[in-house]
Amino acid sequence: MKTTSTAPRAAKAATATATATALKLYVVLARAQRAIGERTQADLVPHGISITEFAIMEALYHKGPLLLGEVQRKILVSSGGITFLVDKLAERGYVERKLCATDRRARYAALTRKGTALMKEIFPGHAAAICEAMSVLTQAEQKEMTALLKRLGKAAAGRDDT
Amino acid sequence: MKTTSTAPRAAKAATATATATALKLYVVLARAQRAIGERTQADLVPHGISITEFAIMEALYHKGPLLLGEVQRKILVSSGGITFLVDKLAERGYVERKLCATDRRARYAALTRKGTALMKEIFPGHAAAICEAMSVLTQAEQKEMTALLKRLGKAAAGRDDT
DNA sequence: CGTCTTCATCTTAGTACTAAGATTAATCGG
DNA sequence: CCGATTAATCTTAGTACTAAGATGAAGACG
Repeated sequence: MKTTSTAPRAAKAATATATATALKLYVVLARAQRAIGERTQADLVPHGISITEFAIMEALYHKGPLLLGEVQRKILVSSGGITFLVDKLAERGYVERKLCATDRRARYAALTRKGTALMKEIFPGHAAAICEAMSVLTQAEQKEMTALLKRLGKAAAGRDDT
Repeated sequence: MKTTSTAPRAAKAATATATATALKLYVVLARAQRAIGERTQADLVPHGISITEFAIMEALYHKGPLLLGEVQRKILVSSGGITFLVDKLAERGYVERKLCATDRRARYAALTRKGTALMKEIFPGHAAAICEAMSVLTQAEQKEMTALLKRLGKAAAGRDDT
């Protein structure tokens, strides 16, 4: 009798705790991401580059010229957004558009010499800042966390390919 | 001799790997946060509430009336932002401003009945969505990750109180 | 007590991006 | 081949928030 009368309450308490755990996890996840993002953004401010602009340049720096749609999907912005951002980077001389030989609708975005020079200048510092931010964790912790976050992110994005 | 000639290269390779690990961690962190955020935002869309507006209401729902500055610091928006957002919520009837008895400059934000009713309606779903998102991890994994992320976030935010 | 400094909130101008839609081109299917 | 559908990028109007600054009040200090 005592067992049955406490069981529903115990189950509710366990659910409330699990909920609190999950909610707390999301809060600290969002906070960590924001804090690290703000740190890396600080290095971009002197160059007048936004985080998203930097992400575009980073993608082009590491992958070479990409179709606008490819960049868009990599950095997760809207189609109008990629046009806007590439326009801005092009105005600054960091990026240029190139024709696609096989599809007349499409355009490649590519770093200019100036853009490449800027990336050569600021990327090492960016990488160092990220490294420093993550250095409160051991390499093993970083790797484990990467695996867990990957799982989280993929599930939340609706992709279940592990 | 062989040891000394490979050591500098080995050190560089280890650094490059550590860098890659850290960079990768940040990418998956940002991706996970974004994906979960987008999932929770989907539930707010029918109510015409932005994530930040929801965050304000959530804070008031759980903590009761708060000074505008307190809300601001809790949800990490600018001072102009809190004014703007509370204005909007007030227009919708979800939040009201109240005078502070001890400081004529200050204002409290409080949920209205309508606002409280809305939170009663949507918060359980929100909590469930977060729980579901986190459910790919065990409770133990969630707790461990919370601890690691807390460390990360605090260090990045320049607060070292563990 | 009076002056200077700091604080709490609001105002204003501006920006980064989105959603919705338009235009042109490519693909698909009968 | 042709019409319908889909795709790639651009255009436009709009929104959510920020940075900078203003205003009035409170606190600090000599």
